[in-house]
Amino acid sequence: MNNRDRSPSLANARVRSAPEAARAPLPPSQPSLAPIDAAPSFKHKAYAALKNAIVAMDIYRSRDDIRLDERKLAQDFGISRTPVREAMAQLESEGFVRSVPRRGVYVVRKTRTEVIEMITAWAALESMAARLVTQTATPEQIADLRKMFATFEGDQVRAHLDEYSEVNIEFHQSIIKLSGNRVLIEMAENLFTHMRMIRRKTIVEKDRVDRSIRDHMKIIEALEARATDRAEVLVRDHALGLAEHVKQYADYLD
Amino acid sequence: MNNRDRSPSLANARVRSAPEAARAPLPPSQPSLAPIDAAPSFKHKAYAALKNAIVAMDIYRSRDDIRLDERKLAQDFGISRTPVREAMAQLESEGFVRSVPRRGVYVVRKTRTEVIEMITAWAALESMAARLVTQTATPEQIADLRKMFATFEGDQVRAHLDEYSEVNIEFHQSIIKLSGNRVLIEMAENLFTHMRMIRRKTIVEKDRVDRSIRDHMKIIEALEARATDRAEVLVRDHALGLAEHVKQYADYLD
DNA sequence: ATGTGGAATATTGTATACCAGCATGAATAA
DNA sequence: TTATTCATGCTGGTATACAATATTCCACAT
Repeated sequence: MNNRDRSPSLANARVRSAPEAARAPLPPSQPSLAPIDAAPSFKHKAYAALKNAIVAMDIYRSRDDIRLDERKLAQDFGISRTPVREAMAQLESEGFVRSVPRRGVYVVRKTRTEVIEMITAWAALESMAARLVTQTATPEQIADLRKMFATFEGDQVRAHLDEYSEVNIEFHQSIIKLSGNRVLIEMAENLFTHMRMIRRKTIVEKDRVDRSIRDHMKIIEALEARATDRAEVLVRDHALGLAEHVKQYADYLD
Repeated sequence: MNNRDRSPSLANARVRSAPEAARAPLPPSQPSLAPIDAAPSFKHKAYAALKNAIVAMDIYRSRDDIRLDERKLAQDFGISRTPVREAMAQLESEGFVRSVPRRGVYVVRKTRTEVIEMITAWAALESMAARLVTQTATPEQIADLRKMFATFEGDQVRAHLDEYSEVNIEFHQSIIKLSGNRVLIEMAENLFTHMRMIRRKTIVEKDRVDRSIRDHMKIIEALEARATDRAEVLVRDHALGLAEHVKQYADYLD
């Protein structure tokens, strides 16, 4: 009683030449011959285009419902509804849009509670990532983290609060990437994308930025010292501090 | 220069009567008139059916590639390819299948490295969840955790190693659910589903089960004592211990 | 003025048809 | 026997047509 017997429609298990090409890394001998997939399907293109559009939209500026028209989008992209729908479905599973049957597809605005939950999840992922970084990252990789703040010394910060916000996110994303754990990386990617959308609405005060930079430096020092537990605590508390800040002052949400 | 100007096809922002019906709870005055959703679309049905089938398939028994035939499945379900494809796409984004262009859709087998990464991510999520539980859960909720092991005292364990494995997963899932953080819950759900698939192949030894139960009891005690940091450490180390075990002894993967 | 009915409209959900590309294997040549 | 060519078939990707249903708005009766 193997799989074939039980579910004849499902399991057509055969010993085939496995789809190596798609999974295997490059053969070391070949000089990077064909790393290209060369096949970004319409679905992927539509997905990327839509995601970029949504992220760039500053959706928290207004409270009006923002609807996405499948057919219009398909027309504008010059493709059919099918790949657009597939892209929409993926965006929905990632929490960016919400499809209401026979109503339309709407861009999702996160509530304050949801934002806090996302930040908390991010704290969980990044604090674990910090642990891993202290155990596996090279000194050079950790050193690169410092460079990110080289341009933000002293009063530079006040002049470029906006840019700092992006560097801030990149810093945290870098830590997670340095962990080398693909599951962590992928999970965090969605969270960070959402955070980038809210960032514009988050009032950045000079005090918080100063404190933020100090926190970051302490984190880097802990990573360099390979202090696993200390790095974890610092990263976690830094993120949870932001969550608390949102909880108290982010009235503009909801 | 607002959104409407820049991307006329994207943002048809209008002030509409928001889709209340789908979001709002029942009006307290009405006696639960129409709570029915009544519309599990074919897409959702196909998704559920496929996911159940995949989870129940014991895919790690053999090494043969398992291919899913869109057309055949559609025929067996009595529906068209479209909803089947949509279900497949979602399963792919969740890491259960992998679609290779012009080759077919294959069920994914996680490598040992990937399993370790998943367990590590799980450790991150659950240890944060444990912190939250110590801060927000009611005593009754924590007490329910104890009941899960009521049937597994003494030598009961040896006789029902298989069932214990499921209770084990449910215990950890319960902790995450008790956190009340929907983001954590959703992220962990996928991980647990994958773990359930691998569970069958994981050799459960008596010693490890005994130690596991002891760990669980310590975790429950920490939660009851509202010892935030201690609960976090216990949960994290418990999960990472499993990761280490897989790293050393799970040769059957890859 | 207001409430009601219903047709027109607009939307997603689903089915079907078509397409392009790769794998396969038979046919053929060496 | 072995290597090579090439036609065929099967695959997922895409386009399009159709179905079902919620919404909207206007005519019309009250």
